[in-house]
Amino acid sequence: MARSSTTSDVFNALADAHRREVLDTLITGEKAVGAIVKRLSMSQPQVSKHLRVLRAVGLVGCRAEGRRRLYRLESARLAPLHEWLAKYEQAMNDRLDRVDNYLKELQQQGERR
Amino acid sequence: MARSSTTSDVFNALADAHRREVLDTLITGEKAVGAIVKRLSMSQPQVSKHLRVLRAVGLVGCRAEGRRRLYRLESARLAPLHEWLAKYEQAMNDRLDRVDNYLKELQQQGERR
DNA sequence: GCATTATATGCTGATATCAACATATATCAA
DNA sequence: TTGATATATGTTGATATCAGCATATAATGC
Repeated sequence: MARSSTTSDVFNALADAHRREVLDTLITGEKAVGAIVKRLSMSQPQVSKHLRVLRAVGLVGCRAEGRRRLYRLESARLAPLHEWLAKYEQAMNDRLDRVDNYLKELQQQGERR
Repeated sequence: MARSSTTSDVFNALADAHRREVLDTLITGEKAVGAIVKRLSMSQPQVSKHLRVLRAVGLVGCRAEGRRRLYRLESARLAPLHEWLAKYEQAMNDRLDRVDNYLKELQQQGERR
């Protein structure tokens, strides 16, 4: 096994900093490849390839308009990340709750004296 | 450039599914290497190495207890992920707000007729 | 000290990944 | 049609990454 291939796993696709930069440029809305290239200091083929990976995992969508291709963010595909993080938050909160209860118990014992 | 090295970047460290599994086992609390090995179907050296990577990026901490090493989750280091995601949520909400305003405008125009 | 248990590290070979460059495809305009 | 613009794809070489195995280190118990 290993890294489940950059093209099938959202986590993997996001592992590359350049790819995250590309994604960042799409936050403000749909953009053509050229616009992204201009904004970032990457070559056009480089951007195209990163977009390809992002599209393969569904993080971006694409529509053709004349000779340009407009890419857009598919934020729904960030759900796996969300869920994953939520799991950890949940665990953290549970842990904090337990600490909290423990502290309350200590306090009650103190009051009983 | 490229992947900023699995040992320096949280995103990169989380790119590996096995590493995420290891991390998952720590959600319920501190565990020794052997306990993790037992729970997952990985070799001991494999787990040790993944833990090393996780420790390098600060996602886990470690303390020695006799001949065992107890690893614990350092959930604070998930902040980069959080912040990154938050940025996208923010953007999505703003976008939705705009759609909302637009719809309201349309509605008002309709009422004015 | 010696054996045992728990964990870490070193090495190897297979595979993946990336940037860079060249080149192909497609659309538009004259 | 020809040329220009916009984007995608192919190839290469350097590097990273992983699993697997062997081995080293360290703590414990006899």
